[in-house]
Amino acid sequence: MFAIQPTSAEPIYRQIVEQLRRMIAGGQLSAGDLLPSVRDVAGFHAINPMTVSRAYGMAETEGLLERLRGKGMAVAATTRGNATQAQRMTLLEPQLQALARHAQELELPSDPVLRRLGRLLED
Amino acid sequence: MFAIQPTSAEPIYRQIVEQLRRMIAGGQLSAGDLLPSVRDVAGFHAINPMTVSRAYGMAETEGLLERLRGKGMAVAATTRGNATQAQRMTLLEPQLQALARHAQELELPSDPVLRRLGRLLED
Amino acid sequence: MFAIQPTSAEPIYRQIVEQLRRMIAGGQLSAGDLLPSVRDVAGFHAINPMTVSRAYGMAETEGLLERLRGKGMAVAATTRGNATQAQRMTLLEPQLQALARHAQELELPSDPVLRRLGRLLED
Amino acid sequence: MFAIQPTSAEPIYRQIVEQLRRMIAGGQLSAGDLLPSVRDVAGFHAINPMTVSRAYGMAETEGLLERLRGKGMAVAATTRGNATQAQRMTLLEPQLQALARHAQELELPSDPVLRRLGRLLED
DNA sequence: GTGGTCTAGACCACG
DNA sequence: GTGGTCTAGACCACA
Repeated sequence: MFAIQPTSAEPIYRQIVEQLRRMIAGGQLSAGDLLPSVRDVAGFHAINPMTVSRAYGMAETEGLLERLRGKGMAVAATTRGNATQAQRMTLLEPQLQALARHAQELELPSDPVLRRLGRLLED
Repeated sequence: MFAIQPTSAEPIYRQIVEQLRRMIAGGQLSAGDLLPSVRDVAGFHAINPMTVSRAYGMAETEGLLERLRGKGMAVAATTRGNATQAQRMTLLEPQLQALARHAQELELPSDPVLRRLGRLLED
Repeated sequence: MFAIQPTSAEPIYRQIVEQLRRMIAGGQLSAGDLLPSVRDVAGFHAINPMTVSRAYGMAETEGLLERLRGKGMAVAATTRGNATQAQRMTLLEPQLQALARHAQELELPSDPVLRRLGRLLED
Repeated sequence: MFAIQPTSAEPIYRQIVEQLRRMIAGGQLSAGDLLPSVRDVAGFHAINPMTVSRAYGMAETEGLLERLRGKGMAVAATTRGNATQAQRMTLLEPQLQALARHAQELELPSDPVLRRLGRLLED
C-alpha cells in the first residue's frame, strides 16, 4: 500500500502523509476509498502503530482523510481529488528545482540526467 | 558562497556538507582550494559559527576537507576530485528515483516532467 | 558508565567515542545493547548534553552505534564486535609505541616499566 | 633531533616541550648543551618556525632552557637534570595508567600487552 | 520519554 | 587571524 523506507532521513509519518497527498491528487485514491487500518500498515512495515496513527491524524487535519466511526479512515469526500495536471506539477516543482541545482553543482550536462529520469519514469 | 535555505527541513550543516561533496565531485572546488573561514560563512548567512564549524568538521571526517593549522580548511589533496560523469550520476540517483516515484504517484506523464526539468537545467 | 576526565587534554566527546570503540571491540558491549541516554550521561558526569550527543553522533557516523528512533542509541548490529585478540592489540599499538619511545627518552630500563604496568593491569 | 609527528592530535609545540623534558630528565641532554636553532628544526621538519620558537619559549619559562644571547638556546644550568629513576617513572605514570585502563576496556590479558611492550623497549 | 538542531557567547589552541 | 570545545538553554521531531 505504502512505500516506506525506515532508514530514510525523512520521517516515516511524513513519508506516509505526502504519499497520500500525491496518490489522492493523482487519482489513485478516490473520495470514499477505505484505507488499510493502522494495525495492518504498522504490522506490514514493522513500524510503530503510533507513527501510522499520527500520519493518518495529520492527513485528517489537512482534510485529506476522514474518520468513519467503526470503519476506519477513508479518503475525504470533500477532497477535490484528481487535480489538474498543472496543479499536480506544482507539487513536484520543489523537488525538480532541487534536482536541477544539484545537477548543476555536479557539473552534469542536461542530457544524461534527462535520459536517466526518462528511463525511470517508464517503469 | 554556499546556497543555504534556513527554512528547509534539511539541517543547515548537512546542506553545507552535501554541497561541498557535489562541488568537489563536480570540479568546482579543486584539491588545495582554501574555503571561506567559519566566521565569514556564518556572518554572511547570519547563522551560528558552530553550525558551519560542524559542517566543516564532518567534511573533514569524511575526507573531503583537511585542516591547515592556523590557515583554515582546504579541499583535501587525497580527494579524487572531478569524478567521472558516471560517478557523479550516482550521487544524483537516489533523488532521481524519488522524483520518478513521486511523479508516478501523481499520475503525471513523463513528458511534462522531463520538459520542466529540461528548462530548469538550462539556467 | 563512562570514565571521563574533564581535565584531560583529550576532548570529552572523543574520550567517549574511543571508550565505546574499545568496549565494543572488547565485548563488554554487544550488538543491540542500549546505551544510557544522553541526558543520563550528561547529568551523571555534570557535562553538557550536547557534548554527549556529539559523541554518540560521531559513533553513529563511524558505524559503532545506531539510532533507535524514540528509544535511544544502541550498539550497531553490523558491528563485528568482540574482535580477535590480535585486532584488539592493534588498537593499543600506537599507545604502546609512544610509551616505549618516552621510556627510552627518559633512559628508563625495561624492567621497572614492565613491572609497574604489570601491577596496574592486575587491578 | 626531535621526533615530530605533524599529523598527531597532540600539538607540535607540546611534542617538543615534553620531549625536551624527558631527554633532560633522562640525562640525554645535560646542562649547557646547545639546542639546534629554531630555523634548523623548522626547516628539517617542515613546520612553522613560530611553532618551534613557541616551544623553546615555553621550555624557557618552565626553566628547562635558557637563552644565550647570540648563541641560541641551551639546557639550563639550574636544571637538576638526570633525575632519579623514581622521579622519571613518575613522568611516565599517567601514560601507564591510561594504557592499563584501555587494555582492560579491550579485555586484553596482561601477558600479550607486556610482551609487546617488552619487545618495543628492546629497540 | 528519546535524540537533533541551533543560538549566543565564552575560552582555548594554533600559527 | 584560523578552527575547536564547551556551556546553558531553547525548541523541534519522533515514538
